[in-house]
Order: sequence, then C-alpha cells, then structure tokens
Amino acid sequence: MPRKSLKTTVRAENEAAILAAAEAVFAEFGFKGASTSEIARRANVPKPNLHYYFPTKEALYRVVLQRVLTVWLDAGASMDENAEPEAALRRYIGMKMDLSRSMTLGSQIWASEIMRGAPIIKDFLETTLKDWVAGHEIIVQRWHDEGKIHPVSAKALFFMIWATTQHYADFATQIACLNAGQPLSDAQFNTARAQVTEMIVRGVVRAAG
Amino acid sequence: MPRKSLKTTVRAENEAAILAAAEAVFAEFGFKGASTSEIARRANVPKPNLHYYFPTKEALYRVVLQRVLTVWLDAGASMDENAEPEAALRRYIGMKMDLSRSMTLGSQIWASEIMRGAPIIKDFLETTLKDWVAGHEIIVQRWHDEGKIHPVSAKALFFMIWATTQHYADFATQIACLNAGQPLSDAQFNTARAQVTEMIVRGVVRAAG
DNA sequence: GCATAACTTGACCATTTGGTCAATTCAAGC
DNA sequence: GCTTGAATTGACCAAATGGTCAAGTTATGC
Repeated sequence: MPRKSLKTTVRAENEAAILAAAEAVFAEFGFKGASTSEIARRANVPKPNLHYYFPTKEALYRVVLQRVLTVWLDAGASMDENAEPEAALRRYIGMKMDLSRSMTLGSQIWASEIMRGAPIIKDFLETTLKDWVAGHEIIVQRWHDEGKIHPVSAKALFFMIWATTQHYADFATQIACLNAGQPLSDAQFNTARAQVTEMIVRGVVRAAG
Repeated sequence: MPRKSLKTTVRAENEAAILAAAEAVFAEFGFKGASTSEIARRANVPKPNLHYYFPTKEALYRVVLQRVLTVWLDAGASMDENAEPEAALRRYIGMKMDLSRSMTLGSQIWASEIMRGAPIIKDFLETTLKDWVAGHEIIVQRWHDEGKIHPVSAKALFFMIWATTQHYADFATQIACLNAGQPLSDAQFNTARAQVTEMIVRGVVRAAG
C-alpha cells in the first residue's frame, strides 16, 4: 500500500519527529540541560526508540547542528563573486534575515554551541567556515580596491551582518517583550528587514558618484 | 588584625569566589546544565557552604544576572539627551564594545537566558528595559525630526548596536577560530571597535551639510 | 507461511543532580 | 574563658539523568 517501503517511511517520519523535538529542547535548555527523555516525550516516542535512531544525545545534537549549518552555507553561496557590492549585500542580508525567521531555533542552538566554546563543531569552524570567510574576504578586498566600499575589514563586515540578522532569531524573546509581548508580525519583520539592510548598506557601500 | 570585621571579609570573599565560579559555569553550561557541585568545586568551597551563601541555584543565577544588568544599564545612561547624535552614538557604541570585552561571560549568560525564553528576568525586560527603550526612542525620534539621522526606528537602531557589540562577547569562540585560534589582541579589538563605530555611525547619521 | 530484518517498549541501572542535616570549628565581645 | 552567632563540612537523600537490555511486535522478501 505505501508508495515507498514502509521501513523507509517509518524511519523518515520518526527521525523527523525526533529532530523537531530535539530542536525545541536543545534551544530551550542547551546541550547539557536538554534531556533525552524530554525529547522523546515531545516526539511521542519511547526513549529506547529514540536511542534506536540516534545512538547518543551528542549524535542527535550533532545532526541538528549539521542541518543548521547546511542551510546557512547554502545562503552564504548567494553572495555572487561578480555582483556589485550593494546588490550582493542586499541579497545576502535579506536571505540571512529570512533564515532568522524560518530557522529561529536552529540559530539559537548554534549561538548556544558557540557560547559554550563550540566543543562539538569546532572542527567545522576551523575548516568550512574559515574557508568561506577566506574566500569572501577576497571579494570584499576587491570591492575596496575598486573604491566601491568604505575601508572596513571583511570580518568586521560579516560579523556585523551575522550579529544583526541573527539577533532577530536569538533575541526573539527580548524583541517580543519590547513589542507589547507579541512576536514581530510579518509586516513588522519586513520593516526591520528593510531597515537593517539600509543601515548596513549605507554604513559600508560608498555613495555612487 | 583585620580592618573590617572578619565576618564581613570572609563573607565578601566567599561570595565573590562563588559568583566568579558561577559566571564561568553558567556561561559554559547554561542554567539547567550548570551544576552547583561544579560551581562549588571551582570556587574551592564545599557544596553546603555554597548553599549557605546562596540558598538555591536559581538565587545564585539571579544575582549573577542582576550584576550584569546593573553594569549595562549604567552604560546606557551615557547616551546624553542633549548630545549630537554622532557623538552620543560613538560614545555609547564604544562603551558597549568595552563591556563586551570586560564582561564577556556575563554577556553570554544574558544571551543564554534570553534564548531560553527569559524565564528568570522576564519581569526586568518588561519594566526596566522597556522604560529605557521608551525613553531613548524619544531621543532618536527628535534626531530624526531635526534631520540629523536617516529614517530608522529606534528599536532597529538599538538592536543593531546591541547585536553587533555583544557579538564580540557572545561569539568570541567563533571570532577566535577565525583569528588563527587566538582571541583578539588589544590592538585587533580596538580596530574592530573603531570599525564597528564607523559603520554604524555612517549607516545612521546623516552627513553634515 | 516462514525466516529475517526493522522496529517497539517496559523495566532496569549506575551516576549525577539540587538540596539537607547535624555536628563541628571559629572568632568576637564581654 | 565563656557565650553566642557566623562559618564549615562529611555524610546523606530523593529525583532525574543518559543509556541498556531482552523480550516483544511488526512487515518484507522469498
């Protein structure tokens, strides 16, 4: 009856449920504070079943982080090497803002992992992320050599973009508190998205002329 | 022999040692993941002694956060109501950057608390922080009415300042990884401090003329 | 229909957790 | 020097933790 083998379907569904529950629990309690029982409970799965799909808490945590990383890297590839700085920055900042809205929990888990010293993903920081930054430093440098942007190190620029965009995910609670207790509406978020873009572009891109 | 009563001295020293250890452990493991035994161990104090000074883990955590808040609010008072926007922003951004360097662990604990939904400090967000923002929104609005800054909401501006400055504390591990594994030197940090200031000022303050 | 592999689950375990207790040491004031 | 209150601490506890096990139940391929 099932289109695919039932085995495959069951596995995919259970893994998805566990991963979704794990995201919420890891985001709320951090790695050490998250309990596998709580994750299993929210996924509607007995705990031994969770360990059947993910051998240890750390393995499950790693998968959650890995998925976040994949999405972020794909967005990073949107900074076209040949685009003008203003267009490239607008595009990248917009995508990062959108990811803060669609992947809030993942962003928080990432921040939490970095803050405790990145024990699980340090190797990724030292390889994939480092390579990405090195590659894009060249682009920023060329923009500067061509007089298209103000003198600013690529790292300082990327840190500001990452910090500001991810702030809308990581500090969503604080932002909601300052918004009458309500999370930003779509309209409010789009306004913020536009203002963030304008501020950063103005701060970095040299006025044409 | 002791200048002050020994009682007072001992209490102050023990509380200081416990608070310092608590900062490190809370920053590394989060509230739920932090263990009072570990805090006591790092403070060189038996666990019952820790509970003699701070009745529960939550009380200790609250004191740690309270101290962070106090320092941050004091810095916030530096935005003079009568100053020109550029000077006021330069001063405020500079102070926030300095706090990210001198109070790194505290900034991380704050971020961690916000990310898990701010259960302990939500009341503060809704009162003190909200009041601070409301008061400073007026200042930013006047700057805008006077044509001194670009049209941008005060919240979007403050979020960008908070996000960017605190990023240098909260993501110190990631920044170090991208700096050959070494934390930023004083010189590197001062460069970052200046570039952050320039980017934000350019992004917000209207060019004189 | 049966063998095999995928999946499920109640019961269990050693370790760690936040917190307690009662007994003790210490120092200050008289 | 003795009383009083502050400070210290080893031993302990119930609850929760990550993870295991062995006995089950499905479903698939032949």
